[in-house]
Amino acid sequence: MPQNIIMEFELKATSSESRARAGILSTDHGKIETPIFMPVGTAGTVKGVHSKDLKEDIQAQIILGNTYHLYLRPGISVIEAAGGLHKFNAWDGPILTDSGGFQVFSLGDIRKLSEEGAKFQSHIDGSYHMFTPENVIDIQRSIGADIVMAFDECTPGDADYAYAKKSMELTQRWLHRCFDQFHKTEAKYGYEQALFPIVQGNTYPDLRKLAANHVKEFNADGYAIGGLSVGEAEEVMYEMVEVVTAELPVDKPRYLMGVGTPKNILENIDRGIDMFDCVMPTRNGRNGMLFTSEGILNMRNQKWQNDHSLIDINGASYVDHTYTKAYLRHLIVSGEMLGAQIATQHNLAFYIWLVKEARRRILDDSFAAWKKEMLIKLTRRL
RNA sequence: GGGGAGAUACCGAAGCGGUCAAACGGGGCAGACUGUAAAUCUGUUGGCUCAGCCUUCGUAGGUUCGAAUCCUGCUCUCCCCA
Repeated sequence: MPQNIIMEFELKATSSESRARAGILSTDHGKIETPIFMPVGTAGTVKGVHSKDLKEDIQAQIILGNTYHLYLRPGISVIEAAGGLHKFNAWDGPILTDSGGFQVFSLGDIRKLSEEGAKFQSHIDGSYHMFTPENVIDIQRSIGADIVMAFDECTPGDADYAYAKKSMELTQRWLHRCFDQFHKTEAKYGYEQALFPIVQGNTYPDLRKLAANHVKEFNADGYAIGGLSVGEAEEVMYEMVEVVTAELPVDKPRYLMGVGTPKNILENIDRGIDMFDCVMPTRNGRNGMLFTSEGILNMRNQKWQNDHSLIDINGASYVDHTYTKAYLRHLIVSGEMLGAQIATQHNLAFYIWLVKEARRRILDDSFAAWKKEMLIKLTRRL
């Protein structure tokens, strides 16, 4: 079943020493320069950040939303009445919505899986709901993200082979239903949407390879790798990414879901990944952890109490050059909401800077050396 | 002046003869966080030559095999009445 190309992906350069690539993905809400990091905005908000700062200061090119969360609250009728998520949350750049597959995993104890789909209880009020590949596509049509994700099952990192295989096959059958529904329906708000399949297979190379070859048949506009960074060893994640990117078409973007640390991002760019998302810069920022080009800081540590230097002299955000470490520590230790906002803004600006710099290095083919130098700094505890 | 209550670790506050280095909360310190049920969660918080020992429950004595816990003096705090 060939799919019409909805989103152009232009490959601009590939590293001479690895699979790292730089490209441009075009959506109706703008172009995305890859590799890219996508801030996570689960409930229709990148927590604590105004869309103006997201765009102008952080320079995010695309953000995420979540089907499960938006479906439960505010509810799809509200999003439709608003004219789609872009209108609702005042973000006019590209949006990608996750399908709720991850919630099937993370809310594991309040859901029940069947061939039909996933029956689950709302974490908000305990009410019962059913997600199927079909209604998840419908909901994502209503939310109106530029990129929508297939409904999958995300298995825990320690799943045994039999379960991993069974689960992968369920995800594959669901994928057919997702594309059927996707082709039966159309975008609601006058711009195109693309559907990305998700490669599962847990930590088993043969399953990953089968899954990668299976998703290729759909000739999608991009391909995602899911079910990683869910408890398996870091080296295993890299191995799985290598197995999968070796199989996926080179002329389409690859999205590694839910990853990761700054180190994970550089390592996976090196292995041919183009798109990333992760809650780490936002959540860890709210919890007082800062990622910088010189290393990792726990802002709650006493050592910053009287450090009146700027947050990050190399930082990409205005917050880095406006506030001091001592002040930010005070805000975070005091539980002041501005502390969480500043830390989040810093971390997101850093993540975006990191992938932008990686892109620049891929374009001039100095990525390998730069990555090696950066890895030493990025993992340092300050 | 008379009557009453109380003083516990950084703060608040339990404990009222042994199982108390002392519950619980706050604060402090540290750690975790990877397609967000997270502005959350966990650990730790007298000292040391650390599976043991030493010092500690206002202070000075006393009773007891044994006291934060019982008795006496002292110091201080709070409340009520004049």
